[in-house]
Amino acid sequence: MASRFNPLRADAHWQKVWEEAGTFHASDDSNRPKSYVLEMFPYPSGRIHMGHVRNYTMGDVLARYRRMKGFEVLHPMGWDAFGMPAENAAMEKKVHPGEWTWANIATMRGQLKRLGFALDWSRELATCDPAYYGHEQALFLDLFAAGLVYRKQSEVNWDPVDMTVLANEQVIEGRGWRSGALVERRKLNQWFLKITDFADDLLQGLAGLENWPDKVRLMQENWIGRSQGMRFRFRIAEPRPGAESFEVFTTRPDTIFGASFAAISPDHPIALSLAASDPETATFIAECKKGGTTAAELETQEKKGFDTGLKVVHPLDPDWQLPLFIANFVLMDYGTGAIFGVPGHDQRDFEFATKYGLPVQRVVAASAEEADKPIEGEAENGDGILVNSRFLDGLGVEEAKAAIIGRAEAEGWGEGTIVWRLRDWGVSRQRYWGTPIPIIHCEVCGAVPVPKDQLPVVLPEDVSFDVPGNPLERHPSWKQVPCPSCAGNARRETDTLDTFVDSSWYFIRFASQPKDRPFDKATAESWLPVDQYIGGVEHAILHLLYARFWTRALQRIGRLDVAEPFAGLFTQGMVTHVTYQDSEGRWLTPEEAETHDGPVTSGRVEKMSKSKKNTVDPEPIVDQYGADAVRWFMLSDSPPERDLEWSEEGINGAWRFIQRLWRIASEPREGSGEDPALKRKLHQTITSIGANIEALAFNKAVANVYELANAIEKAKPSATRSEASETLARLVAPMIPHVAEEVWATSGRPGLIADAPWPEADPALLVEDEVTIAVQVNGKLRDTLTAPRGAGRDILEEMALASDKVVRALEGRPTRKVIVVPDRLVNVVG
RNA sequence: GCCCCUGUGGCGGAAUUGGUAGACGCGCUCGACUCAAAAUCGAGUUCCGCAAGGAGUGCCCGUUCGACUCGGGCCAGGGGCACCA
Repeated sequence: MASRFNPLRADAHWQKVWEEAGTFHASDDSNRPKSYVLEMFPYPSGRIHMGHVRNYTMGDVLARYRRMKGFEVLHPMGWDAFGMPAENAAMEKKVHPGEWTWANIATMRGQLKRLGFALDWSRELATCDPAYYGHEQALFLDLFAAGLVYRKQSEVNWDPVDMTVLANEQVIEGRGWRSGALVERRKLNQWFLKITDFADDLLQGLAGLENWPDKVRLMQENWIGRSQGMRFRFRIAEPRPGAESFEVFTTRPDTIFGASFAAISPDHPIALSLAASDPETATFIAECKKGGTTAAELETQEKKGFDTGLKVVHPLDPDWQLPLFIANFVLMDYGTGAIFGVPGHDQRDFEFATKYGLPVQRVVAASAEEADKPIEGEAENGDGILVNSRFLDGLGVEEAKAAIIGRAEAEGWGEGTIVWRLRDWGVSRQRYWGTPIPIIHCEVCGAVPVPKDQLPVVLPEDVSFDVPGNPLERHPSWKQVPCPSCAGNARRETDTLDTFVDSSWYFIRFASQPKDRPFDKATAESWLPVDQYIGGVEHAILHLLYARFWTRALQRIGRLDVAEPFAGLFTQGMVTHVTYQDSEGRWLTPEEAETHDGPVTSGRVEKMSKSKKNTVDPEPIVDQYGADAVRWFMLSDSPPERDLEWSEEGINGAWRFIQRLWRIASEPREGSGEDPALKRKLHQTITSIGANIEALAFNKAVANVYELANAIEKAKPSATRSEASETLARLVAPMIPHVAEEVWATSGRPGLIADAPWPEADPALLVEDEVTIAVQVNGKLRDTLTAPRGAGRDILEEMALASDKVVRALEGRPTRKVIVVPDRLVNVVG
């Protein structure tokens, strides 16, 4: 028997054995209970990084554990393969995005396989494969037919040099991140998915997602942003064509008597109508358009208003008129694109009123006596009672809201309503490397869906990236097609779908992948929802919200009877590493830091990133230490939801443990007889490791393993000790499967440990028969004593009072009270 | 500005319902083995103190026989949202 575990040999050997035996193939028609474990699929950027390793190791432990517990486990892997980096590579390296992507997939697949993950590779998919995106096009058309897809003008960040739309994240200080050109706001025709139709469902559904982190549920709740309020109509005092009346939305209808102005968005139809005949108005609106749409820019932008000269009539007093402004801070796509301003009780309105000399009227006060107290410095948005508000005077804020809504509805000039922050999902991208939108624009028939029998609409291969802009747009022939409906002149849609569409249903395709349709309803439903989904918190809103929407949309059109795609969600922390900088602030790699002449400062521990030069490539680490050591390190110490700091000591420690485990588990089985203490420890550990894996508390499971290993090493040879060593191998098998298989095989056990059942714990052995009782005096620990489990209160009290240390601590005071918690402690109060 | 989370040794972190704070790992110290090193094994390691003992879970206050855990108020760090009417 080898004295050292050789991971290089063992890893390759067992990986081959699992693959040849099809150990991790998930069977659709198994009669075992099903469990679907999924980690967020990677973008094939080039190489696997430590974040992937941590993510996939966690999922793998759970998948292997569930198999051992008797589940039929679906644990698939694929590639989120469309996206911009491929196009950037095409421009920089003159390779086709497809070629670049498929090469990366091959590399990364090989790297993942070397880590020994229990994946069903027969279900592997890549979103850039027409065999995948063709089905996505079919689903898109189903949603289109159901009225859940539409096209409208929308404002975007436009890079005039690269001639493309930029995401907000790609606009840096008002300039395109690649071209450096000043970004313009431009209106383009874009395709949208009606996610807002599901706003209420998506919000309500969060309540049922008990196995999601509260944090993520809260983030989604805020993102969906439900606001309850009132909508009502303002009449313009001297109307003119195109400017007669408009609706406003407010969450504070109670403050309606504090209004001192009304304002509309520069994009509001009335603003546009006024601009058509008034150059000054037009100039103001044009000014508002300057600059990007990023959060940072909006923040620094000055609040500006333009007095239209028009007046609106207060709905509750025909003689009361308010000035109408066009204001740059009123958004067209929230609420109704128009507001009324209450400077006394809204900070932004307060600033606006101060700037333009508008009245500030108090309508809410702490008490009726404070009705005339001026509002100074800032708006008061707290609770109170209504003042200076005619028939609302004396009411509380909530009562007043109800009263005013009731009156508006009775009189027909307004109504209670709910407004959402969530906007429809714009999915058009002016890019090549994405799923073509399967629509044909006909001069006569308009937007016509590509007939299903003509799917997939495949990306042309012969494209060039020498010129900026969308290669599909300037391809000589690809877009020229006859209209499917009238056979007249038509052209293909040249926009492609947002890559988040690709990831909105891949988990369904994993569960069922027929050739002729996106998925089989019954088969997909037999696996879904995903029992445990694991990934980074950076997807807390976008991907997870889109996938929830897509699933509900499919449910609405009758394709899949699942409302929530992910029953359990876990968001894991990042892998971090120390950073190094030289005296001029340049980032250094750890190797450079060691050999650098001159001062080197060791910086903060940060997320591994190329720019900070603190990445650690997993592959050489696996070469040196083996897959199990890397996996063990990924699971040890840090709670999985927190960041894990990569360190040389850490991986060394993991390596040492793998070797130590090998020695313990593979040593000759000798000795006979029972070791009751060890037996009890073994059975307790079986339970706690199982519970901790189930709860994804891997760091605690690892600690349990160490405790048992320590106990085995300290124990004298016995039959129990031999049994414990053997069981230990099964307990670590989900975490470090290669060394576990090796132990299993060398100890002559038949079959694979991966197929072995999880050990059963004997409930009788889970409790101690002797317990240590803490003895306190006035809540301070003074002594401990050992008593049989279940000893009576009187006995424990008597034992405690007999303790020398207790007597001393009492210093002669009489005992006033004795609290006894059976099997736990005695507290003497004196 | 609004919302949320976190704060425990030199470090990562444990601690059912309030019931022996510091499990487990890393690091460090001493010792064994060795010509030596690595590896391995043994002992120790919250702080102050020779000890007896005392203090101690970011800070202050409270509830309780008893608080890392519950309540109130601060401080620090991190995250999300943000002209949202």
